[in-house]
Amino acid sequence: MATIKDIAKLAGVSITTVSRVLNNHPYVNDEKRRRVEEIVRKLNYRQNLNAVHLVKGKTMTVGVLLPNIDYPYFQLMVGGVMEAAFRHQYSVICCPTAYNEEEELKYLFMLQRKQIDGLIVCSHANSWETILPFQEYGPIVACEYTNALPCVYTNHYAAFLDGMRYLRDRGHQNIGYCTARAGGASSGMRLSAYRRFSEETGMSANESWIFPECFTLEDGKRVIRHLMQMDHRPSAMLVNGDEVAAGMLVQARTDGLSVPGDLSIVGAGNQPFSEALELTTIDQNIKEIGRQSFALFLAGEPKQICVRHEIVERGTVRSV
Amino acid sequence: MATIKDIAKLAGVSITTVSRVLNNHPYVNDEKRRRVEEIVRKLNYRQNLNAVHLVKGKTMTVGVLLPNIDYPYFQLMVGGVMEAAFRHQYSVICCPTAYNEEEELKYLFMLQRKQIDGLIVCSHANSWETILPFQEYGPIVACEYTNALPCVYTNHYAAFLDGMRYLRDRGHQNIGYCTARAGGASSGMRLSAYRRFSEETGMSANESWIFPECFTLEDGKRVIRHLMQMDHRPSAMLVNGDEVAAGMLVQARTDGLSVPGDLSIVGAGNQPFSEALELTTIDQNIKEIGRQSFALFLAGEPKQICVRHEIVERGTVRSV
DNA sequence: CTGAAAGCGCTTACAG
DNA sequence: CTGAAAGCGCTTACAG
Repeated sequence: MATIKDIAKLAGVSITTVSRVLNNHPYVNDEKRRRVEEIVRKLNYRQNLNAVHLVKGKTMTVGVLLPNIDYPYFQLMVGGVMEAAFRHQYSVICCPTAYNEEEELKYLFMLQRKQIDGLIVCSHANSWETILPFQEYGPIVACEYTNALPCVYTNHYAAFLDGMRYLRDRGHQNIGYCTARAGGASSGMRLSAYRRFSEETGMSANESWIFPECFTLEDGKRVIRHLMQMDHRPSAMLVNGDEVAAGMLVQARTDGLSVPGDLSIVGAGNQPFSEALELTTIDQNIKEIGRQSFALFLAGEPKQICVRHEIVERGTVRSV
Repeated sequence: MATIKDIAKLAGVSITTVSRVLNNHPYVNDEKRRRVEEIVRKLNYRQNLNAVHLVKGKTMTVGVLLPNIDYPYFQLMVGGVMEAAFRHQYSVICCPTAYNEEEELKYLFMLQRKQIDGLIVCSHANSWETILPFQEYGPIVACEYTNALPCVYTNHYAAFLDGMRYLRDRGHQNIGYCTARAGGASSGMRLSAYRRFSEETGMSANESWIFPECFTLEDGKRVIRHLMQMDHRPSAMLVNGDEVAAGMLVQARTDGLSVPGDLSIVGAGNQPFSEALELTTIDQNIKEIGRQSFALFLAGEPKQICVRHEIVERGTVRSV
């Protein structure tokens, strides 16, 4: 493959001059510029980006750290990052970890090793403590709340409380919920919101109505199956993701449990398909979180941005 | 940041030796190896990948060319590519084109410029003619049928015919269909399959029942609205994507059109949410296409692999 | 087992 | 406006 040297030789100029015309620098004699451009075209020459990256010390690439691209939550988020990155001529490299700490570390090393200029953390397996030091090598922005890092987040606590209030305003006194990783940040917030709300309103909190480890449609089915075996069931569930809620809908149909007749459901995420399911859900503007987190990476500002949420009313909640 | 030189100096060896221990090459004196390893640890040193990539001429990264990550079809496909790439220590970089030819060319240039080792083409805006020459710079594999390139594909023609047969076996004589880009490869196949099937079976083909440019939920709604205004409607529709079918379901509900009572619908893609929708659909194993296309990239073999499809029966088709 | 040296393909002060 | 030269940080024959 042709290199800058070949071009220089053929055009009868120095490689410096070739580099100048390649990078649209000023101070190049028109005649020489034309000659270089012609050779470049004729040889169909293009710079080796690895050389450019090496000498410039950056790659115009960001990594997006996530457990898995199969979850709709992360699909929306990555979509937002990609949209924003694209607008700014950045490439995005997906970094699936399966929540494996070692795999995740490899991606942090990619930052240190200058394969990526920065990292957008949609979700993480390692503690912030082990992640933070890598900021030395490039901006890291989180897509969940933390005061240690620039972040764009949805307020899980407030959203959960809003959901509880929404259900209670419609007469529900027995409310359960689903959540994702038992140890995750959002699960903790949901639990404290749940307790606080119960205390304040005198609503009966029942921690056997809490279902952790909910990620997929299958998990939603499991929740319903479990619910069916209970003597005392909640009349409404706050669900951490629309895909989980979708699974609940499926199994409820199978088991003859009417939604919202016997059970009201509020999902989260407002996925595109949720409209078709007539699912009432809390829209957290996930894609916007992705967009703004890229903007934060680009700006390099140490901001914490809370993205608003809102309840989208459809057909899976009834007043009792 | 520490470089290999720093390590060499501190360890009192040559950079060659450092490189050897870094890359686990044999023939290094144990004592020196230990010394180097210790310095590396102490300085928290890690290689600059851009230098490694430059000298090795490869990056262990593949690009995935697609219009947009927001379409569930491509989400599944990318998920498959990522899963396979991950297993082989490859990174994947997403290349959204919005079907813009120039943007797409930029990604082809990325291959030429050695930022990626190969390219997996989920869908493309430029003609194969303009894409093919870039094979010179690295393997390109297509996720649709073409004899000019290694490819992993779903047989749209056969799948469409199967769908038609499925509907006809259930008594449908008036069948319409949705398709994506009017000029796209799959649209062409569907049209010829449609015509052939009509001829062979004597079924009344009606080309006003063909709806091109269907990509999203909204497009599905549009189709139903259009259908509602027709005097003579099809009794069944073959739809190119489950998200479009989902939109049809929504609008049908709004317009009081019963599915499958008044209209039978067969989707495509078997998206996770389709189960919740009770949508009958043609499962094309899209994720598997992604997986296998990465395998083909890796193997560098000029194969054409057809991935099988199957009809998943659920609740949106009735016999008439 | 080890190291000096060339080379990967660029960019960018610096001096003219 | 232009070019020789140093440098980015590695790997890898080659000679010992």
